[in-house]
Amino acid sequence: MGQNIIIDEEEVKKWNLKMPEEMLTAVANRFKLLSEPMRLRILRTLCERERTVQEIVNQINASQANVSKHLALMHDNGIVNRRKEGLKCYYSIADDSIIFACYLISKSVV
Amino acid sequence: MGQNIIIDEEEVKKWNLKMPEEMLTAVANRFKLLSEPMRLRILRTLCERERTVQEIVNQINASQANVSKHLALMHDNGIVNRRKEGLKCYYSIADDSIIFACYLISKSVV
DNA sequence: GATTTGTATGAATAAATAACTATATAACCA
DNA sequence: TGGTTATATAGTTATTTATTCATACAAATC
Repeated sequence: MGQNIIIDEEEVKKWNLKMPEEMLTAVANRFKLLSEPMRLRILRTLCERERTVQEIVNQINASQANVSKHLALMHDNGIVNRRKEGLKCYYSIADDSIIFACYLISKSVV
Repeated sequence: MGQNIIIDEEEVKKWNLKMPEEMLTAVANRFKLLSEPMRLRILRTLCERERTVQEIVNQINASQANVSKHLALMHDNGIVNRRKEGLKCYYSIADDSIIFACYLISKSVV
């Protein structure tokens, strides 16, 4: 089921050159969301499957309040989906391009 | 000359799941560098060709001191190259994966 | 040496925000 | 209604950092 993405270097540079100011700030904001280790830890656990807040709290070393705030922020920005089921709240990754970006960057920082 | 990159979604998710803590914080730091509009503006001008500090200052709306500081930070983190030629100092993009990441994210925030 | 030009840096300020504590809401159950 | 569980939010603090102003450094020219 794996979706493939193909990127051509020259086309990418041309695209970036023409990027309007509005989109540039939107990209910066998206990068800012990804610049917190705690949020990356949360996203890492969500790569496997959707999870409740408590499941995430148990996996990473953080308080419930902190995880909840990070999830709220990411949900407001369309990075994660929210699904309520009784008392529990399930979160999942909404935007796969973010995972691709993490992959690209991780390969380059090694 | 355009280098191609191919990404498979499932492989990427598995990779991210296994990302060790050390790499995760390195990725977060890289994203933080990309989270400032001013730095993205600088990188955008460098997509065309290498430029001197003054050329960049003229292109974007920023002070010389500010541009110089952003360039120093990016150079310290291996994002841009530096080449001195007399009085002038030429900067260029050192890590193309950053440009790919900008491209991916820009496509998703539209 | 003195001056000019291009770039870097130090100090100060202001703004953003991650994390914590405590509390609130909301859904379920007895 | 009262109690319990899961999640969200308000207020506070501490840290980080982008920007500005002023100045320092470095290389070229006179």
